[in-house]
Amino acid sequence: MTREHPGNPVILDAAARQILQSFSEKAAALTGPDTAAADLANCPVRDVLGRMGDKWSLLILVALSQQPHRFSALQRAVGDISKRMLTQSLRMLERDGLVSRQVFPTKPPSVEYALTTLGEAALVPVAGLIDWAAGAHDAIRAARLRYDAEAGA
Amino acid sequence: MTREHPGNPVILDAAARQILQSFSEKAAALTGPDTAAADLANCPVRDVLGRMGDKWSLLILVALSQQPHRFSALQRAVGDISKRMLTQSLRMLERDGLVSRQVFPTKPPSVEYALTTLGEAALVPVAGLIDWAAGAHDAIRAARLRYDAEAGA
DNA sequence: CAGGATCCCTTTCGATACTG
DNA sequence: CAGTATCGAAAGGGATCCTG
Repeated sequence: MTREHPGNPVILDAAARQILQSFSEKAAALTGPDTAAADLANCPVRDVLGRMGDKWSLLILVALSQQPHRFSALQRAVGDISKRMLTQSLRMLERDGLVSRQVFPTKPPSVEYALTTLGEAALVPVAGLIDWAAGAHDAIRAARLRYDAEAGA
Repeated sequence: MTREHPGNPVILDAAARQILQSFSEKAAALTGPDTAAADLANCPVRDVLGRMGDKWSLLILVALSQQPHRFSALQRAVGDISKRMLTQSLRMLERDGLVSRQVFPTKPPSVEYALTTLGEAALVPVAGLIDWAAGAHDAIRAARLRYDAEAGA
């Protein structure tokens, strides 16, 4: 699969290789389910992944995984998100059915955001990605140092 | 965890709930490993996820999962990526050690891109995300229709 | 408290043209 | 073939002010 590229010892285990094989179908799903591949932007996988890939959605979902949060509490939990982006991201997550919004008509009003079942289910595959990212970070940082050193020379 | 929010029947299975519990640690990793959370942008998980989340990297990795590709072949495989973005994305993936680049000094020159072992490993968690996205797409589309209908009313 | 509205800067990205 | 360089359009996103 990777031929004789340098620095590629191929040490993946059998289970991983199994998964890699299944990508022939996944690749098809990414380039469009239909024959002509006319509308790549509207491909199911790409538009769902686009939402998870934006700057804030994932962080918000993880913050909500702990417990429901009110607006301000959520802003503090995420850390460096502006009110503008928090509102906007929450609207999109609510629209996609991943987050529920419940208003308590107190004075002053308070609004509680929580994960829906769909939102919780989304976090399951996300957990795998986060684990990988945490584990691979050292290798990636090392690779960057190597690359940048060569570029500077 | 989700309290009594409407439309949230909580039907996740035990394995999924188990994973959700583990997010207390993951949430900490996202908001920064250090106490003050001074540098959220430099958090390991966030910067690795940022790379997977950009518009093209994931598509390129999936395309390469089939086999090594030359530049033009890769552009055709992804579909609607410009040369500019393909070059730029490949440089970043190479820098991060996920993709290897090998030049064959023929005339005209040809360049072959392939996954590294690190790149192949990255696709394992990605596969889980793609599977989820494919499965959840119907529910998400339905949620959007519902949301947009209410907004229009 | 929970936002909506506006302004404006920055980054992203595609199209085009050019090079070894 | 495999890029690089430049330009302009568009989207992303922060800061600030205003409201119920």
